[in-house]
Amino acid sequence: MLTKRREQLLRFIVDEYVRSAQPVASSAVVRRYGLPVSSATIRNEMARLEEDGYIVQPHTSAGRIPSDRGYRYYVEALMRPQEPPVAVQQTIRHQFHQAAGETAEWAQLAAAVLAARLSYVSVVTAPHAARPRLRRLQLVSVHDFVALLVLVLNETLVLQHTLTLDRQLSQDELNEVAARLNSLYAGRTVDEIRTMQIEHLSLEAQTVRAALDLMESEGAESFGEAYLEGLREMLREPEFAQGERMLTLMELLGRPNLAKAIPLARAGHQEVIAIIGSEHPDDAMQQCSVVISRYGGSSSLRGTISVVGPTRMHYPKAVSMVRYISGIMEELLDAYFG
Amino acid sequence: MLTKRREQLLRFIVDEYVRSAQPVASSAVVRRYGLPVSSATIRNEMARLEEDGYIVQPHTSAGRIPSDRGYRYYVEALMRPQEPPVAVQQTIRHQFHQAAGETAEWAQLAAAVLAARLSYVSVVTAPHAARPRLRRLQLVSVHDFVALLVLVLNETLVLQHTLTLDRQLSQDELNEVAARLNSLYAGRTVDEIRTMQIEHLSLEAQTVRAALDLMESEGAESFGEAYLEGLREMLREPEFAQGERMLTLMELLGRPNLAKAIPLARAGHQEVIAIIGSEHPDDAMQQCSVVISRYGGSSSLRGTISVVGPTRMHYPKAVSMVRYISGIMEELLDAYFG
DNA sequence: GGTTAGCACTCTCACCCGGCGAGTGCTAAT
DNA sequence: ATTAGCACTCGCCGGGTGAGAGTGCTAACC
Repeated sequence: MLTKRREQLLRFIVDEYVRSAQPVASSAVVRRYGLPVSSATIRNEMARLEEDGYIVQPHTSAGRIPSDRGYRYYVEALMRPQEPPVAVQQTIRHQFHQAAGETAEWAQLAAAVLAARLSYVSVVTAPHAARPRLRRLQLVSVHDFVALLVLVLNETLVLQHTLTLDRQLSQDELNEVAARLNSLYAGRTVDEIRTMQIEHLSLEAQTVRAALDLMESEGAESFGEAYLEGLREMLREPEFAQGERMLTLMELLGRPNLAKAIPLARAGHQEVIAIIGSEHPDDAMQQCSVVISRYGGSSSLRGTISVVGPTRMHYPKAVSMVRYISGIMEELLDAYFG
Repeated sequence: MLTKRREQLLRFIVDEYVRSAQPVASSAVVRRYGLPVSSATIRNEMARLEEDGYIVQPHTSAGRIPSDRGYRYYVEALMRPQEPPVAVQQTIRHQFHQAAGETAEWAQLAAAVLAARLSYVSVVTAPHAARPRLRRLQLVSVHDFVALLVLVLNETLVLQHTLTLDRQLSQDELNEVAARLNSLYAGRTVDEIRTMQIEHLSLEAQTVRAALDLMESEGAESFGEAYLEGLREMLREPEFAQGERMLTLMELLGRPNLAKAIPLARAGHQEVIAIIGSEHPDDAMQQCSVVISRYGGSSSLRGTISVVGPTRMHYPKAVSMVRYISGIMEELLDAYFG
């Protein structure tokens, strides 16, 4: 447990370092925050904080910077996540009001808003149903032996797949097939359809097989489409100025690695958590922090909202923005699918 | 017009510089290509090539590097675009064979293959119809007052939009509306639908309006979804090692700027063109070259295949790969929609 | 006239050096 | 417990230097 004064000092150091990206000197703290003590006293306190592992010196004769442990303490006990100002809230709500409709658009917008407000990378995964349910399917004739299968799943996820047919079929014939399959399967999940064991003609069988494959591969994904924004802004931060860091980061945020970089599973519902630097399992993320939250607990749709930045991140802003946007997504889901 | 020997020398310089990314010294040429002349002779020839603007010196006492004009001459007259080796062709065909079906998948695959074979950025725009035609529409009930409109256009483009309804409607009622609209409008273009002037009930009118908007905004796009691959690989090239260059490049390849960076319009059908460094209208692209081709002349679908790299690009490989992949896309389009 | 050996010249790069400034840790006095 | 004072450490910056690479030029040669 830290003394009151040491806590305050730690807060100053974090705030100051986040602001300036420079190691914080004892004298700077005194000057900037108008403390009624001398720099020597601060130095003593700093030495203690360093002993306990909350701050570190990049080298002798430099100021201090927070360690990951220091950030953790700050996030846990020191910072006060300020709600976004009312004006900002209004602007954001307005933006979301415009884009009524597509869940993908919501996610994209959320990512854009987040990236614009903080200048870190925002990653928003679109609402996604873990066990998708078939709403309706349709077959559309494309060409002699080619038809397009369109699947509408819960809630508004649309998938498509091209089928190569054995024989030529008119649109009317395709409609009949689709109608029959809809009457059988609409409203059901993969598992239900699979256990129904119905005899089908060749085209029907082919369609069902394709539909099941699509639904299955969709359900197997642990999250929906990820929208990523603000990479350019973040790469301007001094800690990423060297090309090498940029590359590893870009590597990491690509689709195949995304799940590793951002522990989506750890995101609690309506609760914002932070993973700081060395707390990441993945080595490449040691220099980064992630602030993440899940939205959509009530409906069957889930998604995540997260921000990836340097450990030297403005946690109060990040946490409060993620929380706020997460709340908006929640509301939208309720309004449309609740 | 260059003498035979000077042409050969220019070719050596380009080849060597592309390989090594280092200015090419007179002695290096002699050594590496076993010429029967001394380095002094080469120096004389180099001086002439420089006078004529085909090569430049980064500074006195460095070797020569090709100027944009030099590259242009090389591309036009010197290089021999080698077909990809048969083994590579087979591998690639095999990969495309797997992914039969979605045009978007083709494009994505094309981008991936291109990026893997060359290590530059590949940009492939998906097949896209300039004047889209409605194939079929569908209305799916989502929730009390929410329905999903799904549009299938030529050839397999699927669009969706969420409608907020005035009153609650069953799926059956929605089906009826969709059936009626399909019988009226299926197979027609935006313009045709617009001139038909049919009286509609409120839901029908709303649906038609939304459908027209969707089709229109799709047709207004000058190209389809762009798939981009290989940014990471390219950023390893020495010319992009500094963070600044990376950033401008990333900026440029983002969706809003893409059309500016890559002159899609200039791409000829079944013909591969290169735009080299200073030939770009946009300043930010002065350091880059683009190799580009259009595919899909015969069907109503069009798309482009391109590679963006440093001016120090391996043009023979780039041109031949772009040409080859472009041909494959052409074949696929013919096979499915011809 | 084209080619070549020889050589002086230029320019970059990597390295070292020393001074400066920032900031600390320690000590002794309060 | 606090603080003034001071010696010490370390990164950064500018200049200087030497090695190396490669050229352009000149004069000789075929």
